[in-house]
Amino acid sequence: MKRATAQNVAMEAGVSKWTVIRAFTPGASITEASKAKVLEAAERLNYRPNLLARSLATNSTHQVAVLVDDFANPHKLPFLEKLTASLQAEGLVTMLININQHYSHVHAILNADQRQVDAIVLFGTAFRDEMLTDHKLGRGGPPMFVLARDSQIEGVPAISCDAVVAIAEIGKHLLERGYRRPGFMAGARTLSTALGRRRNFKEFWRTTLGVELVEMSAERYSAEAGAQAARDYLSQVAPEDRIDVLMCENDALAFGAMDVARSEFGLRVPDDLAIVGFDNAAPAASPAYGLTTYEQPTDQMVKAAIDMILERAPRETVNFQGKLVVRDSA
Amino acid sequence: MKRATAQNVAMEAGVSKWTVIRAFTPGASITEASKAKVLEAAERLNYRPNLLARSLATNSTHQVAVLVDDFANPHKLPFLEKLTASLQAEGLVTMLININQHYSHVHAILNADQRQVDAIVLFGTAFRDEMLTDHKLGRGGPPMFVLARDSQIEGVPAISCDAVVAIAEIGKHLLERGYRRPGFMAGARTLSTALGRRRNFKEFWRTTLGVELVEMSAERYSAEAGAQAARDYLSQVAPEDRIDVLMCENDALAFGAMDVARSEFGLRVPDDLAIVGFDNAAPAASPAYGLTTYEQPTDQMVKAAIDMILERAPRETVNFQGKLVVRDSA
DNA sequence: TGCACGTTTGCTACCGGTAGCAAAACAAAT
DNA sequence: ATTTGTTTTGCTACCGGTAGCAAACGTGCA
Repeated sequence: MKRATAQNVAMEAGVSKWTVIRAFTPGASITEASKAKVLEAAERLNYRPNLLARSLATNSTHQVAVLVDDFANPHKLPFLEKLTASLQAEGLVTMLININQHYSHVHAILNADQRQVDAIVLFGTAFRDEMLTDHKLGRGGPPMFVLARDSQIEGVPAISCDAVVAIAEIGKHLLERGYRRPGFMAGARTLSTALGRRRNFKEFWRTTLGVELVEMSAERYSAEAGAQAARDYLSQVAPEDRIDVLMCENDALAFGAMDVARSEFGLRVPDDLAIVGFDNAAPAASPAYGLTTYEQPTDQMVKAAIDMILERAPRETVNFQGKLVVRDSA
Repeated sequence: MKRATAQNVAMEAGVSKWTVIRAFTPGASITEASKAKVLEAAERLNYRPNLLARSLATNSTHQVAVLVDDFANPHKLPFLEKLTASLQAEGLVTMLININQHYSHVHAILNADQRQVDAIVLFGTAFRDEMLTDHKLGRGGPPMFVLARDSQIEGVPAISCDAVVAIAEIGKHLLERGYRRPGFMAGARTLSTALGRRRNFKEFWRTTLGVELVEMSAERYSAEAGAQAARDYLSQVAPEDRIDVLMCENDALAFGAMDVARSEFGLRVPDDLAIVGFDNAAPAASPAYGLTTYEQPTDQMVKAAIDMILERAPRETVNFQGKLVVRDSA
């Protein structure tokens, strides 16, 4: 059975289809009598307006594409929850797009564009800047935003957590606690630079103590990759030459590193090796980890993103300040 | 600048708009010459076909709504990743809908329906069955499916992991390890019955040993709720009367319970209290937890769901068998 | 040269709404 | 009863495509 249209309801109620439409348009000019008549007929035929047709006519879909390529990060889930909830509160719907080897950014952006989304949010994804040249959506394309990392792309504002302030705060804390031989574990290279955490952390130690940062890299942003990177480092460096604190680019890496340090090398955290993460993902709070980490102001970031999407705020890069969460690991 | 339409390209190329459409329709009847001419003009005007208009005309959007209300479960993220990736591989796009206090199932289903989605997937959500009576989308509404829990709803098939087999396998393992005083921690009540884990676990102990299950309930499916429930139980029951193994309805609960048992009550896991989870979420594999748990066959489930959506498989409830993952906790 | 046939192109009608103008209906004022 | 003003209703045109028929075109063969 095909679904009923305004036209069907109109015949059933004995009015024109425009009167039917008006019955479903809040604030439209229609008498109570006709409205009741129409609504009753609509009820009988089980009519629901077709939003696709409306979108075509009004040139606005109330859909926002959210591109994610980083599902290994446990922090994504609560962030996504907030983002979708807030979008929905504004009457917007989320088109979740999974970026991976089989589905590139270019592909995703093109598809989202053709579906006429109102905006595209690049959510902490590892896209590279040449994408800009590829995505010549110039003419009438949807506005794009980068969430939770910075953006080098002209015309694509970023909504992120201020890395300079964050790293300064973390560094100050570590300095006070007496750590002197810092290490840094980065995740995937492309994203890494966009987060700016390593750069700032390196700079911090150089300017304060004149100390050179020990750097290591994980393959991806996952606990397994973090574990492997930590294993590589710890097995190659003599105990007396080891760093005394390891800052990980995000919590997922930190969990893996901590697991390896404790269970494979018998190190006590923080006494033998202190560890710091970033994101304050759920397990960080667990006594099993007690990870000292940095919490991004997700509420503010989500709100800012939505304000930009709805043009309630100027579409320009903004940075928010998060807060250090001190636990046992450092 | 408004975006170019087929009409614009037609004028630019000196043909009719239908020829333009044909140039963009694989396998359409068009000469190489016209096609080249059209594609060139399209390139110049930066034309991309409007999928909204196409969807309206063809009556199919290639969009699938996925309703999630359980963002606290870390297992959701990798599952969502697979689901979205597989949908995309079939040319389908995911509309992610967050069900919460401010956005009900009824609301979500109605909205998805009006957006003419091709299918609605209730993904492990805690909806109640009276929803059925509310959602009289009978006439032309999209097909609905329940993923990762069972369905009592007439006409809404479920794709899930066989709870009977799973619980039997877990029970057998626990029996062999010598546990005799079992406990079970359930999460939110509505969802709980739909998973069937508690019922089957209870039944298992009753029939094998004639033992009554000790039951406890968490408020939600989160580590915090699991921690609280465990705290309540452990502080109320004398050590000698305690259960010797706790099966938690999912891993999130198990993490919380394990944290509390170890850090607040000084219990050794599994010696003083064994713990079993369900889902094999990422942290379960970490040495920090080493949680014995049960892994759902997510690949098969996702594939089955998609086959049903695309009508490549009959739309009827199916159950798949998962596998027990034995680690240190039990 | 004429005819039949297959391919290419253009056309009308349609998908289910929205926008905004014009006609019709109603109410109040003279 | 007539005029004026306001509300309600119906209308045409349009959003940007698709479906499928009909005309135009080209080609092979008698």
